[in-house]
Amino acid sequence: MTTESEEKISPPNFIRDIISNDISENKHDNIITRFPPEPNGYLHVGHAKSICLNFGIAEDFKGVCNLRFDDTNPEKEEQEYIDSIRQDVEWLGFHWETNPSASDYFDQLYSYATQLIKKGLAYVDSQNADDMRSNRGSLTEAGKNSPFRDRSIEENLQLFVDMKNDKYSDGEHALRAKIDMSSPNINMRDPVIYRIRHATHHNTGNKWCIYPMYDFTHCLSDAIEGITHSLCTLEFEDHRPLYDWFLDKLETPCHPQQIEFARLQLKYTLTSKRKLNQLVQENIVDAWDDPRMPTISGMRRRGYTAQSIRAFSEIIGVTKKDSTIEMGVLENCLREDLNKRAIRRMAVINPVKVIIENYPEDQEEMVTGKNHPQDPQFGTREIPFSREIYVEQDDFMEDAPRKFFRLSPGREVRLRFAYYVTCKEVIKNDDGSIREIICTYDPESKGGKSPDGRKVKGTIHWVSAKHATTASVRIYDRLFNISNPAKLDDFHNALNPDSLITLDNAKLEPSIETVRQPLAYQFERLGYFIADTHSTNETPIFNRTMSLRDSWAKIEKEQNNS
RNA sequence: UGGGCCGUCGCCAAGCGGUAAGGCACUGGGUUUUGAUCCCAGCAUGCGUAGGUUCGAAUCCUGCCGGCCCAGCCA
Repeated sequence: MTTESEEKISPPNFIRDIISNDISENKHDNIITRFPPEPNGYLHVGHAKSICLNFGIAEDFKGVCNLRFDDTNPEKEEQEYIDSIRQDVEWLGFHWETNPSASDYFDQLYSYATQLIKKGLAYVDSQNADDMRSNRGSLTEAGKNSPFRDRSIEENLQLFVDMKNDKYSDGEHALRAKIDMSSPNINMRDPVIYRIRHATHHNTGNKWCIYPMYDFTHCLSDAIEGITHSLCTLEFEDHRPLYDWFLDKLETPCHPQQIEFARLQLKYTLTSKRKLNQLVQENIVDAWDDPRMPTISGMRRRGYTAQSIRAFSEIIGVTKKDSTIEMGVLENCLREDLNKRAIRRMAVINPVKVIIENYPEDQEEMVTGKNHPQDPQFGTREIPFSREIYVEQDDFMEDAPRKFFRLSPGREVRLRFAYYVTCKEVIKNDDGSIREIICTYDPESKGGKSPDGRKVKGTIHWVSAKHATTASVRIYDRLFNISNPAKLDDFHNALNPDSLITLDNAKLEPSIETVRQPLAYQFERLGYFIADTHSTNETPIFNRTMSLRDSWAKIEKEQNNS
């Protein structure tokens, strides 16, 4: 078992360096960060990186991190997403003291907008969206001022009140910041800060028909909460001048510092809420928590541990460089964690029957198995053994190469924790498939060693046929066949048809619990498994979380290639 | 060809003017009743590139090359 009590300080990165400097210069009394998801989808691994960064910094610098819902777009946001986000952050092991929503600040935001108008720094534009777009210019051409740009403060104030008081329909007017239509930074070309949208908001209901935009809302929400460091991804770098502009022009409690870092990209996976949503909507996956999904809920259901995801987030680092992490890094973090905590059991997922002809028909006995090969704290268990057992189809080969250390006619192998058996004969069905394998066992070899000390190279796992539990096992693989599916406009052709393989006749050692356990299993020689959340005693379902490293597979591949 | 940002081993990533950490992957070897785990060893005369400054440059300066982001009343 592992202890998680040791306080681990995360490795340094450029953001932590900035914060450390700020602290040594006494810029802040204490550090406050925030994780600000929009509740318009489920959280994914990319969010995990941000969560670990923001909450991790708060923990290490003895500050706090707010979980704030950035909910200014009522048409996309739902309570379901709010619930899932809270659950995911908690599951990852982080705690928030405050869990505000940007929508909690709508009154204050409205008042800030009014202040901007009064300072002559915002105006109501009555151009339609198309005109606004064409007047914005292009990357290389300056924009043109709106014909409504010079309305009087009084007129703007009245129009804005009327917008709020439901006098207009969607799109008829918009409030814009008056900055500079010829700015080389397009975000500064009089950005819209309030738009009219007659929609019911999950939090404020029908109180508002105007909603503030992200750029206006985010910096002010940060200031209201006294955020010291506002960490976001690279694409917001161009927005920082705007972030600072609002805070400079308005009288706010403080001026947080926005710092941008590169978002996580993982090979062979999608981290876009829009596209993940598409996978769900088109039933390409079962749900947001389908074990193939890179969502936190999907990974949790698959059997990932929170600790492995946190370790991963830490090991990949935080920089401003666009990068794509190989899956192997995530897998390594998972295996490393699961190896320490998984309880060992035996299960056969592609069974073939073995009959031990010299073992008495009516006899059965118990053999003792370690629950963890290295950690004695896991204890041992008794495993029933009898004349008929199941072994893995892959562990038998009729014409086996010399290096195949498993069952083959004339060869002797060890049944893990039980006896040495020697393959005598193969009985086939009419179609040539193997019906059963006949073996003999050495009664002297109980426990897996013989008095004469002879070497048996191979050890295979097994399950007593009459004592086995039958279960369905799901083997997962990457959802996409190409390493960068995010680049594709249409990802359908890149879907991996074998991302889910279901094996319905798996045989489990009887001591395996078939309802979801807090502790993961390692099915020896096969991988890490966990009961699915839908598994029951009547219909047991196991997800393979991750395979074990398999150096035999490599050898086999090389032989086939030569 | 406007603006912003980034380029250190296959993939990440330290390094902050004194002579290239670490992880993953890979390769070789050892232990092993999981071909797992574990252990040991190897893996950048070079930091996009060309110049310059300096006794000394991945680190400072200049040019060039390559990549990413921005023209939602989305976030």
